Parts: sequence; C-alpha cells; structure tokens
Amino acid sequence: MSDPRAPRAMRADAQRNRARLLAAASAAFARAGVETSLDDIARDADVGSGTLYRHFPTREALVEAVLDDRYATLAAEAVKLQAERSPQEALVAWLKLFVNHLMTYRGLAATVTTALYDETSPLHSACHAMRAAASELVATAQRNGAVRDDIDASTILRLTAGVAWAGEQAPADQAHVEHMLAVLVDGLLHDSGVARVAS
Amino acid sequence: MSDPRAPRAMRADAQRNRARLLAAASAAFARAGVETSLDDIARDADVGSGTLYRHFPTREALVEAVLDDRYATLAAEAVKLQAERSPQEALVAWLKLFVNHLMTYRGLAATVTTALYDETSPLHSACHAMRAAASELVATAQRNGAVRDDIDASTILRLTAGVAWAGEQAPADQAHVEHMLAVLVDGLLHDSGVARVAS
DNA sequence: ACCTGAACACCGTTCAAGT
DNA sequence: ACCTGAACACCGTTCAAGT
Repeated sequence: MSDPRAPRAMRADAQRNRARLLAAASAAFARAGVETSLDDIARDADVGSGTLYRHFPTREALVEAVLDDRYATLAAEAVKLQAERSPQEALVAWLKLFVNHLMTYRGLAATVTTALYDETSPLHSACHAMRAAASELVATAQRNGAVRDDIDASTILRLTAGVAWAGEQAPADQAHVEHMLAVLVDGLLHDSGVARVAS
Repeated sequence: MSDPRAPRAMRADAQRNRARLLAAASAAFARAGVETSLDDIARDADVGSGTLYRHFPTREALVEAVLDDRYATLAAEAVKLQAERSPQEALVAWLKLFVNHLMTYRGLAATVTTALYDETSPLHSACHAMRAAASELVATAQRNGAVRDDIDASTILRLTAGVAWAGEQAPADQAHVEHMLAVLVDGLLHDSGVARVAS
C-alpha cells in the first residue's frame, strides 16, 4: 500500500530538509568537489548533521541522490546513439558524454570508478543500466571491427575516467579534456583505414 | 664550510630518527598508500609527531625523501634510451618505466601529477630533470614523425598518470596496466605504417 | 517519525617544556 | 639543536534527548 519511495510517505519537514540538503550538496560539490565537508553541507542547509546522515547514510548516497537522473539519461543516450549512428560514431559520441559528465564535479571520476567496482555502493545500482548500455556500444563496435578486440568495456570506462581524472589534476577546459579523449579513442580504434576523430 | 645537506651536520639522534621515519614511511606507503596517517608513521618510527614535522614539513616532502633517487634514475633512463633506441621505442619504453613507477604506492600518481604542476612542491624540483628528459623524448619522437604533433609532453605525462590512476582504482596487475598503456600509446603514435606496440 | 547538537574518535599541525 | 607529547582545530559519525 505505502511505497517507501513515494515522497508522500515523508513528513513535510523531512521532505523539505531533504530538498535543502540536495540543493546545498549540489552547490558545495560544484564549489569544492565531492570530497568537501559534509558538516558544511548540513550547516548550509540549516540542518543538524544527524539529519544529513539520516537521509544519506554515506557520502556516495548523497552523490547518487544529487546526480540521480544523470545515469538514467546517460543510459538512454547510449541506446539512442546505438540506434541512430554507426557503431564507431555512437561509441565515440557516448564516451564524450561520459567524460563530460565525470567533469561535473571535482573528484567525481574517482567516486564513479570506485562505485563501478563496489557492488555495495548506492551509486553502483544507479550506474547499472548505463554500464550495460555502454557494454553494448563497445560490443557492437568490436563486432563491426571498429574497435580493437583486446580490451573490454569496463577497462574502456576506467580509461575514460582516467582521462577525466587527468583533466581535473590541472586547469583544463572542456576542449583540452576532449582532446585527451580523442587521443585515447585513437588508441581504441582499429587503424585499418577508419576515419580518426581528430582533435 | 658546513654543508647543510651533509649528514654530519645532524646530531646523531636526529640522523637516526630521520632514517627510522623514512623506513616507517616506506613500509606504511607500501601497505596503505601515500595518503596514510602521518601519526601512524611517527608511532611506527617510535618518534614524536613533532619530530616527523621537523624533518618533513609536508607529506610531499616525506614522499619526496622516500622516493628521492627514483626521479634521478628515471631521468637517467630517459637519456640512455634516447641514445640507444629509436625515438619511438625510447619513448614507449620510458613511459612504461614511468607508469610502473607511479604504481609503487597507491595514490602516487595523484601526488606526482599535482607536484608536476605545483612549483612550491618539494617533489616538483625532484621531478625537474625527469620532466626535461621526458620532454626531449617526446620532441624527438615528434620530429621523427613517430608521435602525433597535436599533443605536448606534459599532457602525455598526465595521460600516463591517468593510466596508472585507472590501474589503482580496481585490482589490476602490472600486465593489465601495461596493456592500458599500450592502448594509450597506440593513440599517441602516428599510424602511417608504424609498428604498433600490441598488448 | 524525525530533528538537534553534544559527544566521541581520528587526524594534521603547532608549540611549550624538556634534554 | 633536537625531541616529546599535550593541545588545538577539523571532520566524520553516533546517539541521547527533545518535539
């Protein structure tokens, strides 16, 4: 009868506190990265620190709640690209979306990469559909001979996260990161006369 | 007359404490990564925490002291490879040495990458010769048409550190990391009939 | 049912007192 | 000249008391 995911099950003040925490977290992550102080977030939200932990028992749970729909969107975009573009173009375009997503907050590349390997993480399930869709993109590109066969999808995701990580280690704009991604992509593609994605 | 770098300038107990701290730090870094507790290191060395800070005012200073000669060695190896091998082989072989060095301790890739961009870091000067030698390897490979022209040496170092970082995010052996490096290297090399470094 | 904020544990860093 | 360890600041996390 009562769905625990339905907001109506929450008391009005709890609902408001949750929303305040999400807004404060989003702003704090943007300003200082996902490793910023949780205490500060609670203070910014005008909420006791215990309330933050009641709503989001771990930092990852908070990150997951803030980004939430982004991973569903990334999964949907993968499926759409898969349907509309060539296998190679689809994969390359999606990796660009992925690397740009990872640049949303400093430290996010590390958090997501950890989550992809930690089944107990709340982010893990949020990323599940995205991961499956990405694997499909890779498998299709490999079947078509566009991408080398000696690498699996999860290594490709990790390497892409490595590019995002490299991007946040020093001042780098989006163009620079996409350029680094293009270099990686050139390494992923077979070179039998395939067009390269230049800078 | 008195050289501050000469160990004889140090009191005997100071000298012994320094050695103990280095040994404890090396063991702790190997066990728990370079971000491990400095307090624990002082305790392991049977030394007050203040003594650790007296010898090594920052964590980076301690990392630098522990690894010290490794960066001189990496610089020398670059020069040697430059002299003995083809431009392409030399660069590829050196990047392999570099990525393996970065895997020495968990977190080292991040520390070194930060240091490369932070001129105030004690690691920065330790890396200076290595960085110059690496730039030479890249420049030579580019002059010979072995490596693409649209990328500079520091971006290559950052991307290589990104591969090492990707390697420490999930259980990965040396072969796996070198395989990821080979993919990156394929992206760096020009594909005009050059032999690829396969897995 | 949920919130608050004090309390605890942990860590980095400083510094007064000691030798 | 160097060492020690207590003291301080900061942060994550828990929980008793309150509504």
